[in-house]
Amino acid sequence: MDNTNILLSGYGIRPSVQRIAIMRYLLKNRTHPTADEVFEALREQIPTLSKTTVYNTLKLFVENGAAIYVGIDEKNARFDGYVEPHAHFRCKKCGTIIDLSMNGENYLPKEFNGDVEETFFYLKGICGNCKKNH
Amino acid sequence: MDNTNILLSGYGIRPSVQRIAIMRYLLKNRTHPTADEVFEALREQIPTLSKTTVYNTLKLFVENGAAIYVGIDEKNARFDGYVEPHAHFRCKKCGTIIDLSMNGENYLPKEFNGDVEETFFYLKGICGNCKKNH
DNA sequence: GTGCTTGCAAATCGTTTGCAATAGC
DNA sequence: GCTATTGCAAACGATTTGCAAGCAC
Repeated sequence: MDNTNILLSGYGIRPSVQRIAIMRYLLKNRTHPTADEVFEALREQIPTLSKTTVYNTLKLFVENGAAIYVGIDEKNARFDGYVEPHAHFRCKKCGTIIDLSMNGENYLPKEFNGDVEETFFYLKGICGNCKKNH
Repeated sequence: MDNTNILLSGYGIRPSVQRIAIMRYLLKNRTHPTADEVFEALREQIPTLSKTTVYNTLKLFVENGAAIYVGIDEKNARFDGYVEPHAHFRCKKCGTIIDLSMNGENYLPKEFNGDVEETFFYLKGICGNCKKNH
């Protein structure tokens, strides 16, 4: 009924109870959670879970391309299980982080002669919802 | 011979010995330094300078638009005295951060109905120099 | 002399590390 | 059994905060 273990294996990551639960959480909750948020959400379902494991696992996911590191929040690292290239918008009022289907790689200046391996596109402002309910 | 004090005043920042020295450093050294790097560079010229002042001042600059916060380095906050909209590329090999004349605001999807106030465009990879001397 | 600025020391807090206990083949 | 994984406690390190002393107009 759930193929998260297969997904992890596909990224070269050995599935474990903890790893599956964390990846499942990322995939079901597209809220770009912090490590702490993941930990708090899963500790009920896995009482022995430690924050260290959450940190290590999220790092492992990012290193293997199974998750994306979202550096839009200066205070905490955030994570995204949706790994297709896209941009992030963070509302300065409500803090919500929204995915934007946008990719900046195409807009590199011609004179740039390096190799781009990763692109991070962050935008900040006021989201449509906060504008409406201001 | 130097109008840094006028520049700061223009941003609504009262000039002081420390503030002028820090802004001058940012403008002369386009290396996107960390607060610590600024501190180390200036402590000789201002022996009483404290790291707290450097942190507070850089924060003040960013809040008033006199400098840009560069979040491309997950370990440290970096700062840029060049405030025109532009992107940053960080070489994974040598760590150098390069300015790129690029602005992502034009590439927003039409269905996005929020107000974008700030744009951060970060790229990582291998710079032309490291490619050449690999 | 009043208010802003500085700087020291201590606190904060997200994240990492060392290492022993545990689980999975 | 051997290796990888987990989790506790401690360490770490960048940044912030409290507050007293100093400076400027």
